[in-house]
Amino acid sequence: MELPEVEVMRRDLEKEVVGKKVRDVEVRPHRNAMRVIRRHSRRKEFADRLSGRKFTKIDRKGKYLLLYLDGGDVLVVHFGMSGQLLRGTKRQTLPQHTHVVIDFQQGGDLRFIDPRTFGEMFVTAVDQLGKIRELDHIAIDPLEDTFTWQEFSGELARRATKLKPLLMDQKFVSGVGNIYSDEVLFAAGLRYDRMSDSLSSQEVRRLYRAMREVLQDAVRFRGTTLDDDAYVDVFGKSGDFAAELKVYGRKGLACRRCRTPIDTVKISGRTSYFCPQCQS
DNA sequence: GTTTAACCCTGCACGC
DNA sequence: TGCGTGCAGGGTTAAA
Repeated sequence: MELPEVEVMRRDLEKEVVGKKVRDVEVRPHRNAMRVIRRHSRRKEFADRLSGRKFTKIDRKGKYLLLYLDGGDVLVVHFGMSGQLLRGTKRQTLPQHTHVVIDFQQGGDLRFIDPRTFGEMFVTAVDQLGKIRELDHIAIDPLEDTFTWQEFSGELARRATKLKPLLMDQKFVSGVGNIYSDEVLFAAGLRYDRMSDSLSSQEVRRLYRAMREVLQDAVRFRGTTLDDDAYVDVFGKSGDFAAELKVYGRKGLACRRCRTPIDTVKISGRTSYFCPQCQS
């Protein structure tokens, strides 16, 4: 799950849980539930910090969700690759790999489901957030107004590294992962292995514009739901951006712009999809 | 400073 | 049918 999916989740939760009070919290008994709340040593400690609290605000920092509570704590959620937050009711049986259930006083609950347990949840005091290294080093959000192309240009030139891994580096820009980095590079007409300090100012502008447009469009389409890993929103609904993807997952298929077959390459441990004709 | 690989985990596709 | 193998992915970390 990358920026657009987390942002859709944030907007949904803003409507769905802000103002609601937590009645109680269940951390499920299996071992992987403890993996999900790995920063806490016991289930009860995690549950007690949420119980009786009311959600006041939902923020996003890169791919992290921050659910603020009255009383000065914040629930931090990271989805890894297979994490989900789903609204439910007592009557609905818990899906497999449900690790945490947050029950609301007003009725209904919120479940955290994560088969691969790369995701996590933890509660911390708001004034301790700065001490969480993973959060602290997160770079500027490409959808923020403060993300200007001039600044972006300077950052690109300061590094000397291949574009694909750089776009996915959360210390460079936040929220971009494997899917959207490929889509952004295609939209910008740039190859995955172009060096960041080799771009002309026209290319920098193309990359900047592509980043914003692709991410904004993906939010508008409510995220990417692929066949194999099924991202769904808080209500269990799929996103529609998969049909809009230009290169990701389209190996061997004709490029939508020039009909050349889409190719893949392994770079920094990730599969990258690209059009050999349109990107240079 | 950059780059690579390993690690965590489960589900799924594949070949035999 | 059933097993083993390899791959997928986000992010950190250690090593090259």
